Amino acid sequence: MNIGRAAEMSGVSTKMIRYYEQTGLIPKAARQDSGYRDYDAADVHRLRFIRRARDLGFTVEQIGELLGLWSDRSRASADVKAFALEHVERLKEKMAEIEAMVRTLETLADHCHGDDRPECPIIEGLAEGDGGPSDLEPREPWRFGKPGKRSARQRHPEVCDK
Amino acid sequence: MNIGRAAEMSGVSTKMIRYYEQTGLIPKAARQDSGYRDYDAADVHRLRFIRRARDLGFTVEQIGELLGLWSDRSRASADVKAFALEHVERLKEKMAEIEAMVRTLETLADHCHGDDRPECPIIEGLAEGDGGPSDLEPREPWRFGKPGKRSARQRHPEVCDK
DNA sequence: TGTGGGGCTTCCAACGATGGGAAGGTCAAG
DNA sequence: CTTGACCTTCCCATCGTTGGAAGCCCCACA
Repeated sequence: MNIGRAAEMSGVSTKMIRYYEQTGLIPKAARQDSGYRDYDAADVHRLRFIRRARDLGFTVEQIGELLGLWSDRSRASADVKAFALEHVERLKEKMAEIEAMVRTLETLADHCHGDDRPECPIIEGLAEGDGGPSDLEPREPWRFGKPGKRSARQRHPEVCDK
Repeated sequence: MNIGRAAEMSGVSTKMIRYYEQTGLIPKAARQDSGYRDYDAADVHRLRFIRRARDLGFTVEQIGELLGLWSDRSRASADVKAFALEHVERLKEKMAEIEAMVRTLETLADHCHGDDRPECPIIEGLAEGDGGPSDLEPREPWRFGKPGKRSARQRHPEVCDK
């Protein structure tokens, strides 16, 4: 089976299939005489696994671990469960961050008349903030999984000018 | 004021300040005789504005628009409000996507004994899916704003092997 | 048998926001 | 004058994904 067909059947683009192969997430595909990559049902099965894991927000690295868990017939289901629930925690943290943004924005928007006049508490909120130390919650650029690397955000020590 | 001080006072890293200048989000900073960038209180004010907007999940591009709205004294507060609420909608969409992931994962985890035995509904769920056409919701790689560009995800037409 | 078009190959670049680091200039305190 | 902290520019890496270019392969149709 050509890569295009495998892509069609797995829901993973040809680009990504080659990328996954290149990065070692999946083994190097067999080759036809033509040099074309050759896939069988098991390969497609694995690709579908990968796509579903991606759809659940796992990083490629995590998917590598999941594939390992998948093929390890002796591993305990507890290991998988722990892995999954750890990821759920990450997802919930992200949700909470976004929710905080939404809450702040909606609060600001509630105070905004939204008419023809120029004065706007939303812009003012951005311009003035509340001056507090944490101001608005620190925000990480949102990698899906990847918990570590909580970069020490530079904190403005106190509000002084000049 | 040197860039380091401006970074400290605004909560924006020196790296990002230079980046924002380079990409045109902020005007080119004045220079001291030494060639060092020179910032005043107004610059820091703008940087704090930017940081708060980032903290609320706006992309740099959107922040550019927000800066425009900020400095446009004739614009209606309704414009700002619409802009903000549009962003809130995007955020809520993202939240819903993540929530769907969480729900799926927790459902799978609920069915997993989590003991020493190897059989695990979580892995099986990834391996088999439900076979349905939408399977698990299509997932976009999560850019913060940037609504457009909903890439036509390749759909696996039906599940056939070989 | 020739040709066209589509699929395949590899390689390179871009996105967005951020951090890391090298190589070298500047400044202030000791 | 030296030292160390700061600044400058430049390039590279991240992560997942898409896009494109240049060139080969294969099949169908005339």
